[in-house]
Amino acid sequence: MIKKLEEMREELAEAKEENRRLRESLSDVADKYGSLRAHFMKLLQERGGGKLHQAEDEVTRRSHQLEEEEGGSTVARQFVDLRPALSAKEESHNTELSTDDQDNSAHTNLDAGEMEVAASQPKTTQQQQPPDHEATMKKARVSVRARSEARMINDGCHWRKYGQKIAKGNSCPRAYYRCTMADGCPVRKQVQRCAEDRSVLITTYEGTHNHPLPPAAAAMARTTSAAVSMLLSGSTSTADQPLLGSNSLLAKRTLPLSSASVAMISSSAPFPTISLDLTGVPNSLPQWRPSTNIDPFRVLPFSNGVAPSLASFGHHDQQSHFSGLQMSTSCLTAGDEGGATSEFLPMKPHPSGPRSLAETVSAATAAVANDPNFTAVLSAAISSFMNRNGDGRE
DNA sequence: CGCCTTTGACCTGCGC
DNA sequence: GCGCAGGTCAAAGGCG
Repeated sequence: MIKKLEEMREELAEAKEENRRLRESLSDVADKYGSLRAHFMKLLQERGGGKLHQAEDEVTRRSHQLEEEEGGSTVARQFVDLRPALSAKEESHNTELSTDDQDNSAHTNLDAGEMEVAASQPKTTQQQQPPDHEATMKKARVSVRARSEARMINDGCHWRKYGQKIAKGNSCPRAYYRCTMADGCPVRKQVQRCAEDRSVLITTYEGTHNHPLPPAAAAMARTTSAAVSMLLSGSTSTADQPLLGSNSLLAKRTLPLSSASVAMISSSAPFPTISLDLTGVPNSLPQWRPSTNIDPFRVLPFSNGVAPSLASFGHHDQQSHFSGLQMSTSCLTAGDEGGATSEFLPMKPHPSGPRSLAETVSAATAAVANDPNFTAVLSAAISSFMNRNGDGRE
């Protein structure tokens, strides 16, 4: 009994330590984000002129509004500051593009910025969307990797298991859960252990809740919904990109946050999936990982020495494909053409060699500018994870 | 008794 | 058309 208590105490100490590390990381990200944002706004001012001031004011106003509604943390506040300003018309238009029920009451739980992400896409691109785009959105998913011995992550919602399967390529069974907090809630999740590291639990969310959520669940829901919106923004801008090879269904975007870490997002037809790594790698940040439509649980690798702590994952057969996406600010090579594109293609050596720091920063800010909701997603996910750690491990 | 998990069957989409 | 794989259904049984 005493031994067990001691074990529990040790686990608690470990959890606290991990929590502390994550907070430090988050603080570091916030700092670096602040400087990046400052640079971004400076560039915008240089390029755009007065309208951007209005946009910035509007963004700030909305952010503060969100804070009041959600009681967001200081860091989260910093993260959401990049949200775009939108007209009411655009917002209403894009509500139609959100996942699942259009009259979904869960949208009241989700911050307005999530609707704004879709709205931030140029109208021309939206008009080019294929007719089944809405259906695609319903399939958009967010995958969260977290280290846990528990059967599944406690995200605050009530889930009912409705199926289990052994997926190809992973001997661990995949469990299917449906949200039971309200009748007809369309949200589903899949839980599976990572084949390579069974201590890692991979949870994939799909859909939007149609009911009010408890705070703990709200954070995760924000992550899901916002990430779905972010996927929309990616797919709309990349759907017709001829540069994507015929065998490349992935549309990828990376969002450099610091010299040692990169946030990633990708979409893949027909199930665009964002993977968020919360496995608590020391001195690293949560990582957005692209997944394939073949198996949304499959972990794609990060590689190379840019972020050594992340290099231990993955399938080597795809390593080269994504290695270029894992880049520091000194080797960022995509997303800067035209300043607005966020398309990150499978990496090829840049013909002109390493770019200047100015170009790199420009590319980075362009990427962030094109993914205004990324920060909100990231902060929601991190806060969710921290809440979990703060409550003690499962 | 209600809710949940388990598990085999079934459905569907996709590639060949 | 066929086979495969992912996803879902629903009956049966367990548990509090």
